[in-house]
Amino acid sequence: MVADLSETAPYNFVEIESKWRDFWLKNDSFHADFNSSGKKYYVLEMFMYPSGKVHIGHVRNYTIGDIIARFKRSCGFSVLHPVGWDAFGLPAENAALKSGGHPRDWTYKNIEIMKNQLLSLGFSYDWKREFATCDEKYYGFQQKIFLAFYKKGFVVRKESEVNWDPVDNCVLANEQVIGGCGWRSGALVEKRVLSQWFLKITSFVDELLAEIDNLTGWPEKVRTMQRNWIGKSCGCSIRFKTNIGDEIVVFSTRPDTIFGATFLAISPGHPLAIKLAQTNEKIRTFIDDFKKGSVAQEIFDKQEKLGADTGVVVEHPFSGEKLPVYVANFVLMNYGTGAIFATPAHDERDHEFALKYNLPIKKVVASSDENDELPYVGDGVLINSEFLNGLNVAEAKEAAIQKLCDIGVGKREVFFKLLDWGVSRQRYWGCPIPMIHCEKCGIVPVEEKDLPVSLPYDVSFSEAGNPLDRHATWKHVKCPCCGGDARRETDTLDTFFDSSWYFLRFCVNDPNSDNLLEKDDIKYWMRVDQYIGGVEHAVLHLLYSRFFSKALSECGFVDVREPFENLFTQGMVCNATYRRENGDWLFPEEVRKNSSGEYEVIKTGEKVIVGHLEKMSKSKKNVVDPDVIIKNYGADALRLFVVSDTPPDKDFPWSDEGLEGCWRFINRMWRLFIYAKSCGICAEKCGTFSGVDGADPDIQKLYKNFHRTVKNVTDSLEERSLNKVVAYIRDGVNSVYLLLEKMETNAEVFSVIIRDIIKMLAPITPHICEEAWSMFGFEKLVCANPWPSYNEAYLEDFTVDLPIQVNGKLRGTVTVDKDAGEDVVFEMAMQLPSVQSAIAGKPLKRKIFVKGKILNLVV
RNA sequence: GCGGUCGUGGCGGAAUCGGUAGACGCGUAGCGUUGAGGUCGCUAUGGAAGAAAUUCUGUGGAAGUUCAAGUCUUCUCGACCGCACCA
Repeated sequence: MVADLSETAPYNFVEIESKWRDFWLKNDSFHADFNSSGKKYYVLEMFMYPSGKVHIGHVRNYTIGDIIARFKRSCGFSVLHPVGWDAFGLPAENAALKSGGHPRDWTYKNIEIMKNQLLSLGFSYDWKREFATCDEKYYGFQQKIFLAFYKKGFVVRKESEVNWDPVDNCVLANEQVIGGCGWRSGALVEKRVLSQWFLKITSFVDELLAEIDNLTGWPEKVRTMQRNWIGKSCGCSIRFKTNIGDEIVVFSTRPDTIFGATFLAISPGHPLAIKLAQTNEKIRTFIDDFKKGSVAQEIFDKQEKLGADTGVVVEHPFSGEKLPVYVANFVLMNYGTGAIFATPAHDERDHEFALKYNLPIKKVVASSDENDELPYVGDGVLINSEFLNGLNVAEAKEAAIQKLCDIGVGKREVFFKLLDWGVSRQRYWGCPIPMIHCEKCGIVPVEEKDLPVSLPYDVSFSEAGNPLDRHATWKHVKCPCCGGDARRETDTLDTFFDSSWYFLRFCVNDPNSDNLLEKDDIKYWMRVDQYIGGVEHAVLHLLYSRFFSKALSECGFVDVREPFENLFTQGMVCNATYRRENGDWLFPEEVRKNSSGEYEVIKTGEKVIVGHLEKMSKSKKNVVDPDVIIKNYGADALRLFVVSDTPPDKDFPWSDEGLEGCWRFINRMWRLFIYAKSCGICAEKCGTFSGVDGADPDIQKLYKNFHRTVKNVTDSLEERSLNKVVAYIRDGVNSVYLLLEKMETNAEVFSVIIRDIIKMLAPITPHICEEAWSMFGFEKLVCANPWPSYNEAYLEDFTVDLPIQVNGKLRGTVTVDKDAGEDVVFEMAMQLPSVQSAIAGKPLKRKIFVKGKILNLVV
């Protein structure tokens, strides 16, 4: 009789999930064990900004990490899986401005709320190591790091043009400007000249670039983005003599085209342009107009090439020809030398400019294809170029550089797009920069004994600007050098500074340790074996952290120069969007499908435009609240769902039906466990299991196929294909369901199978599995037990359904021993009517036989 | 414009070395269970033709290599992402 499971009491996830959540927390079940002599594994998800609410994107990110952490524990690794808070930053200040509260209170309150949300999801963190970057202890250490960097020359103060975010009222690093706008505020970024603190990330540019090649555990996409951001170009700088005495230095990656140069162009910000503007009305007007121009990236990019003739001429280093010098709007001051020699025949921008101002165009590279039009930027043979004639581009480059060096006007040079990292922020809620400005002594670092420089609590947000600057007493200090009146630095550090080393502090075994970074602990745990986060940090956090490892290592704090061994970038969680015809967003519950299959607003019957799947966001009204899901379906169902169906690196389409399916599966598992228990499935029976020889053939097959399931699940976990992990487990469970009626009489085999299903499912849905584990009488926690193993010998079937093709088309299958030879298979194949009719009496030309795989008959 | 990733059912997606395309899930349909609905269990489900066995067709499109192509090669179309006046 087939088992009837329909009457089993529903799974009480509320009770069971809270039971195990409390148990894990109380017993400190996931404390990272430093003393283990075995292998270690450090799995880390990018820590969270305490915005006040965990969203589904976080749930997915942290679930992926938790699955890996629990899996690795089961595989016998000593696992470090810590959690913390990226707690400084502007939203806290903005919230304070809005509500009248204090950023610190707002932040710690949010941490409290979000911590409870994380706990309710059953993540296996080592909570003892938890900290927030706004903890005084943490930022005190950070100030120590800042001073160490200062001492080593990795921190410098310089005046330069910086990115100013007019909405957030602070400076942004280059990496934080996306398409001309602030990465957080979205406001158009302005250029301002300010005196700022910079981290000399460019000191490590060669290593930062070279090491990318070795980061084979990173997605290729991220590696490419970092390479592009660093932007190395090799070329030659060339000094041109002007007729007014000054020299103009240009940088070129195409010195081979030097004979094609017909004019020079300098940036409106170039010192010579500024000098000329003092006496030359035309140039002054041009520069003024340029400054007034839009800074919007889109407009900037499509902007017409404009310029003004300076009247200055330079001499060509080889031909002695006189070339005019233009001020041009397309020449950037912050790249290269802010000046170029223009070769209109072989550069698009120069070409456009030359056409507009009627400048000569001289072709010096001949392409092999007659049809190529100017400008031609490809490879070819040099012409009209004296000693370079006949060489190809690469050869000519070398020859030109050599000659320019020989005659003393050229210098081999490498330029990078990467610039130093500006870390000063004119905001309150950040780590104070431990520096003092003294009229007499200049800039003086705070002495180490005076650290930490604490953030004052009594600040007012009633006016715009930095509250630290307005504070009555805080900034007034005595100079550590001369003892005279001095002023504290009131800027705080970019929050990306905070997140550039937090993963190192997590390694410190004693969270109360006053040693900033315990070298031995770090040596044991670093590198991070698996780092998980969004791709949006490809050139921000991930580049800064790499730089920090190198700089900290130079300062003697650590021995590790690359922090992250393997990087996984998960996709976004998306959901359907609905809008009114006027563009207003609608909540899904405001919308329904009408009888004709179209969407309408429930209240008014208005037509609804169904939008694309978009990243969940409040403004688009397509967010799903994890708390609501956990309340209705439980944490296990949610965890299962966010890793089901879609590969974790791809965007995940939310669907309520899909979630229900996972909830059904949890219940299906529960019914299976209850039924199994009634059949006598238990821990002891695993001990007495002695194989399936002589058992019911169905049971033998089930058992052997289960080994394949174990292998598939394990392999898929290793390759992070969590959607496949879920699919293979479900497949295994389905096979068990088909043989339920044989469970009672084969309790030993089923005990082993059920045990291993629990183990494999536990990383994904830990609560129900922990309950089942103890229900069947197994010892300790699931993850403290070894991961299921499989027997290679069972992976291959003894018999296979071998496909028979005629001319490459499938015409039938024969069931044979997996080692069956060609003759046997051929004979059986010829018995098949479908094969006979396909051959249609024609003579056989060829037989292709791959043992255990296929037989293809060619006629 | 440059660079990258990717195109497979109604949908999310599987497919190891080139060897039975569509695992698993969602949706849909049917049968059983149930007083009914739901739940639950089973079955079916790429498309077309057929009562059925079966046949034809099928991985964005075109060509090629091969006994055999979702997989390899070339071209082409489309989608998404990143960078973008970088000299």
